[in-house]
Amino acid sequence: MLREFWLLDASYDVMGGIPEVRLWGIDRSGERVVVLDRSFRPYIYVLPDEGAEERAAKRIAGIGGKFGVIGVEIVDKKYFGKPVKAVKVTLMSPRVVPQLREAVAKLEGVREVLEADIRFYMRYMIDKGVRPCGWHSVEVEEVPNEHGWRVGKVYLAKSTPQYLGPEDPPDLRIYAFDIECYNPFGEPNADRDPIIVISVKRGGEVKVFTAEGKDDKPAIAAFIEDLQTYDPDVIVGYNSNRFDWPYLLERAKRHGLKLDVSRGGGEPTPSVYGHYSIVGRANVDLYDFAEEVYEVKVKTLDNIADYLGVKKRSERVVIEGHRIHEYWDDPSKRPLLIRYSIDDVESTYGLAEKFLPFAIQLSNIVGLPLDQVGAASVGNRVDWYLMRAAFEYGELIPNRVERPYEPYRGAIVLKPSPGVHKNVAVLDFTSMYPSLMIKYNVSPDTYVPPDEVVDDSLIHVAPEVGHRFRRDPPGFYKKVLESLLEARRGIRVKMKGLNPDSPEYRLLDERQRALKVVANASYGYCGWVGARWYKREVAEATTAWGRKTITETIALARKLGLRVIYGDTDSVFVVYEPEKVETLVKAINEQLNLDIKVDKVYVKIFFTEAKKRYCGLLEDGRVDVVGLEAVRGDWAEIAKEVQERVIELILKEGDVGEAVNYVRRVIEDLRNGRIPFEKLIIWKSLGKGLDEYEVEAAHVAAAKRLIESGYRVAKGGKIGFVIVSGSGRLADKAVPYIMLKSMSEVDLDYYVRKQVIPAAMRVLEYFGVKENQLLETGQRTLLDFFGG
DNA sequence: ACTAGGCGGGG
DNA sequence: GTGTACGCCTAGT
Repeated sequence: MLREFWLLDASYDVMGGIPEVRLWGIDRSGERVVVLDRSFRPYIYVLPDEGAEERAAKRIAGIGGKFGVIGVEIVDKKYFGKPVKAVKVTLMSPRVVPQLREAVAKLEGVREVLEADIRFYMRYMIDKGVRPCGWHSVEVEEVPNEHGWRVGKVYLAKSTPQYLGPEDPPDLRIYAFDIECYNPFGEPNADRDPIIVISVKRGGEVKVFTAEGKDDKPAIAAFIEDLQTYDPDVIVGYNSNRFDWPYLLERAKRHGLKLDVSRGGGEPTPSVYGHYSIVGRANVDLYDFAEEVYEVKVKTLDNIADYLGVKKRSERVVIEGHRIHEYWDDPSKRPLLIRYSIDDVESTYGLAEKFLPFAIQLSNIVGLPLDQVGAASVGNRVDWYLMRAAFEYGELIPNRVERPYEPYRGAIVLKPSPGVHKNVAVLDFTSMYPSLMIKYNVSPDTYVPPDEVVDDSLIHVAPEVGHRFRRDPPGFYKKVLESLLEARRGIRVKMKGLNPDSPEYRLLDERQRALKVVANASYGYCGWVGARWYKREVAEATTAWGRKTITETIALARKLGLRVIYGDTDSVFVVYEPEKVETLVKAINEQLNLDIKVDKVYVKIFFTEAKKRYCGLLEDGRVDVVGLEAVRGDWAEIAKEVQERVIELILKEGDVGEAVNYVRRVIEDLRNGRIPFEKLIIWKSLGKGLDEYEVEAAHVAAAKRLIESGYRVAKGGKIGFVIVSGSGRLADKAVPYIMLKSMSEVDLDYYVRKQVIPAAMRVLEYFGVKENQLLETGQRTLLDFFGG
């Protein structure tokens, strides 16, 4: 019989010597199913010395018996665009591939072993054109559910699943969870500290499981049972891969409980990209997607939920992490802790509604299962996208190789003309790097090495760096990027005919975003030494063409009589004269065959002498701040707030005197202890391990103090500290904010002189304000200000 | 007075 | 573990 299913997760096992791919999904009637495919066998490619294919094949066949090899054939493939003969070696068991790979690599006449590092179910999906988060139809036969898997039907595939598309996804059962742990010693430790609250939300319902005193066994058992009963398709948490799952697993183990929450029977297992795999379901850590919300500096759950409008911070219980145990020990405070946990799980559920539609499209496009695509880095996502493309083009997939880092030149940034400018248009190239890669056919497989003689008419030569690329045939990157941009264009056309409130529209919008994300990541990817399709010359040539493009654009703008104020990478800021700008846009289109458009118009824009730092007032009254302290995460909130207000007063009101008065008032408030201490916290990330630092910076010293007090501090973590009074280096005065005993310890003078004043002066100095004017007390009138 | 280390945000 | 360019702070000499 023919069945249609939507693919949620893939796994495999070897049953009686036969590999079995398991496709976990949902059928058209909403039943949860698994489709088993026993027809596929693993294989690798061997690239022999040229002309030695037959001999290599014989040698491989000779040792094949030991590895369960069932096929050795010579096939025609391409490797970096060049036709090659490769030996395809097929075997029975995916588990033997690593050994086979090693043995074959040692054989005489073998240049390279390829595609031996692709996980079996990924290999299957690529070869069969099967895509996660999409519908497939397949001829099946129902078989008994021998293993007691948590599905309605077990099917054995009788044909290759046919991919149908991503439209009309099924209603997914989503299960959000969050745990709170007892933490009297700072960071909770699973060997010692119990879980005190587990909150879950599924459908519209919230449930809370609590420990009995310090005994968390009943809560964990109840959680396991609840999860099994609800039988979710997607399990979401916030930082669950790095905290909740390992903690739960450890606690369950101590109690002799099995955290048996998968559909295939088994616990969550640590898997690729640092995620936990839960067979048959998608375990999605929403923190992975929150990381890409650049507007939020400190990515706590409450901050992200607040920013995205999921749950206002003001309308929820906020408890400082290190105080959680106090709320457990004090029975009168417990209800607050419960409420806090519920607010967290509701926020998590809300985030799932925001992020999952995008995650689903990204998974479908990139080809990584839903639970991996978020955890995978940008580079890995592009890698998998390209591996699918390579398969379609008959290209062999290059191995990952460790290479030394090779720096190369990047983009051009113009020196801005400082001060206030009125009516400034920002012209932006659309997808400049992908467009240039397409235009000049920049790709590892079109690259012509310096020693090769080729007629000039057949190549593009990159400016400055001189790298050469063949004009024809289209290279790997060109083909991939063209199809990405084309798919995106097609979707945007489709969207025009749809109601923006319809689910179809939302799906397409998320899909075009995902396509854009992959296309825009490809330049960075090609210059990443870890990329399978890495080629320094490709990245270097692309930026060189970028520099030429922007330089020519500026020259053209000036020739047309436009005043150029600033430019960076792929954007040019000009004093807005609509007719001239229109002429420029057309000329760029015709002469360079690239798209440039007016991205925004600033009524007023202010530049300091520094590059990459400015602020501007948009036509709709919004203020853009770029690069300045107000938008940086490593300044105290009070400094950012002051600068933001100063910018507003200057750009919107044009009132320098009021800006000065405002700063004075803040300084006075600060000195009188009227500024809440949260606004004095400075956040900085730990870029490396604590022992790797050459100099003792303030945040490093603060992190060491945290460790001494029993907190765990990891590489990449954010350290929040305040500066306290005392002598010596700043580092000697940096105290983690959670260890501050009293507000009276704070060095208010530091905040005045090193935070508020510099942030304000960054802007005000261009208006003739002197630092000591900010330090004077009392309010002044505008007249006083300009008079004295 | 100077350089180097470190970090963040942005095109 | 996608890229480079840039500014600015502080430590350290």
